[in-house]
Amino acid sequence: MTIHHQPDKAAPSKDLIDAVRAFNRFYTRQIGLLDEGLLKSAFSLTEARVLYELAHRDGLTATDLGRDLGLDAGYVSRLLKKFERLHLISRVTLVSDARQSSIALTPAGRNAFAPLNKDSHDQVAALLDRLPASEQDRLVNSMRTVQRLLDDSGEPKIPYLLRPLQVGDIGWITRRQGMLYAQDYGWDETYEALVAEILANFVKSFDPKWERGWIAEREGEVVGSVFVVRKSDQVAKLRLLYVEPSARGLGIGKRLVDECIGFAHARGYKTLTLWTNDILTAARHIYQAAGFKLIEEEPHHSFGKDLVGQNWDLEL
Amino acid sequence: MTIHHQPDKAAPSKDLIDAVRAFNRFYTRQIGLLDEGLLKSAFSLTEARVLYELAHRDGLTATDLGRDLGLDAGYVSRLLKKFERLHLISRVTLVSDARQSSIALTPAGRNAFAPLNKDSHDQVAALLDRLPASEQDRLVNSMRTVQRLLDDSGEPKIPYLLRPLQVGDIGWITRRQGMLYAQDYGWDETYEALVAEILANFVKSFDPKWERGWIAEREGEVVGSVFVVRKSDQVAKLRLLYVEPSARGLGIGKRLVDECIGFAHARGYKTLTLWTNDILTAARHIYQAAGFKLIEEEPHHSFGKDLVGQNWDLEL
DNA sequence: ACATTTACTTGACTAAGTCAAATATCAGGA
DNA sequence: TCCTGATATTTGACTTAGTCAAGTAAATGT
Repeated sequence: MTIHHQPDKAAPSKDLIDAVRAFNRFYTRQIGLLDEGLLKSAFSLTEARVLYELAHRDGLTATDLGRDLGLDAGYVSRLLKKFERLHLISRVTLVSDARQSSIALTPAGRNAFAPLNKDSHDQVAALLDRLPASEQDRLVNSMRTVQRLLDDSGEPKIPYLLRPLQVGDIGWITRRQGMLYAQDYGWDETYEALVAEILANFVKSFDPKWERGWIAEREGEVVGSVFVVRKSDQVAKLRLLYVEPSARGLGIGKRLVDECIGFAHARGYKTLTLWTNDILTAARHIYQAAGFKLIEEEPHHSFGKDLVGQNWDLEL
Repeated sequence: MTIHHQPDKAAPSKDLIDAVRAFNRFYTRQIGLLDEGLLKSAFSLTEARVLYELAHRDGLTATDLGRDLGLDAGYVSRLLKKFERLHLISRVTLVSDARQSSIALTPAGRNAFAPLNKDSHDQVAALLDRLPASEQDRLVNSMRTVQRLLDDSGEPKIPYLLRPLQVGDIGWITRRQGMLYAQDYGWDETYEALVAEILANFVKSFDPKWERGWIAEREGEVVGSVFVVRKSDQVAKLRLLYVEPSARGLGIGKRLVDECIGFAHARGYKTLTLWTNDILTAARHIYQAAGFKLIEEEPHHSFGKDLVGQNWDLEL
């Protein structure tokens, strides 16, 4: 199996752009509705946002607030002056820079913020409560996805992690491999069926001493996988290596293959073998770099295409 | 296989609420950033929103605009007066109600809106362009999910539709069934493997004349499925009936079974048989209602549980 | 040391939005 | 038919929220 090229970068389609714009309009209204509830308080919406930031983060400066909330510096200055007059905040000039000061809510400030916070919390709770639990999860997952994709504040701390198989994985891997190869190479549904069959057999006859699977996960999502199965006492087979297009370039493919080799070695196998197709060049590079040698090639007709299958072996 | 009860409704957890609130704060800022770009124009943000609505929907009244955009009636009135003064809109008093009028953009109005629209379009295009194509899709899918879940403006026009199998389905069905039965009944990963195996065989030995699968789709998402496979000239077997918890109560389960029966009948089978487990009560009700008779029961140990398997037959 | 930049403040201003009262019309019932 | 209460829109009077530019003081780079 294989690793693909970086996906092509065409101009985003009009459909996608329109969908994003529709969402923006929708959410503008949604936020407006939620904010209405907060308008009964003594604070304006922006004041409430500032209080929220102050309540949840320490050591903020006026500049931080303006930048993070997208506010004019003069406006922030006045807001803070008002809060100070009401004894809701205290400012301590920074030793590192006498122009700035670290702003913190006073106990009175926390008291003033508490009802705002509760209102907002209750309002969101009411919103969620209209949905069944399973849909609440879907909503929050989708929100997290949107936020993560749009928020380019750096890469995740942990680029990815490897874990063993769990329920749901084999279906997911089947689906993603089926779709990827259909999209990139035009393979038909028999490839997806083959993946399903391989994984079904893997689970059915799983022997933890001799076999293993690795799932690469990134931000809670499966982004790659690989399996080692026993062919004989001497020979292990690497199967179903794949990495999501969105997670390529992180070295996940190489890492997965290395894990397989390490495992096969530790278990005393003499040979690690694998079958792939010649068109899957990115995967081939990984195999070659890991020391696999091409043993034989043979044309075959599978998955609706004429292909050239390859067997590669690594002597351990 | 089976259909489950409506999911329980507990108070939303604090984690979920906090995640939604975090998203709201994030998106408030996000919208603020996008809107900044539009502020260079001669129109305010709200004016631009009004123009957008007018450009995309016909026959709006002032009240419609105020309601849909969450604006004060007096403010809308003034905005419209300004637009009228600039000859951007025309108003035609409704024959049905002389107080209201239908508002439409004039050609000049469309001209004025065009650059705004283009700026907004380009800005979103630029936003999307930072992401690889696969992530653009994920972003938009997630946005659509959020929008659909929060927008309670009635049920979808088409509650669901049935379609044949396509690439990606068998993995998805495998995953969802595996996860549902693990969650609801504690079945282990061997059940997911069984689903994968059944579906792999279905595809591998698929005979369109004698066999068929149906996927129930709702708003672009798979919410159920069922398969009929050939056991002999005389006997067809119904397999893997399932309906997503979020789509229950729409009669999808019954509809899927009816399709199976109709197909089996049309193909000249004499018997439609199926295997299920006694704990799957919702499914049993559907089978009974469709005329299936319980033929035999036997205890078995599978999927990490002690279960009672049942064979049901329907004479056609 | 000097020029430039950054953090914040302040005065002067305007756009954006709110609120309440007024007017015209409609819908339904006595 | 007229009356009552509601709805759609308008208008005047007002407040709030936010902008812009100029200024001060401290920090940073050269």
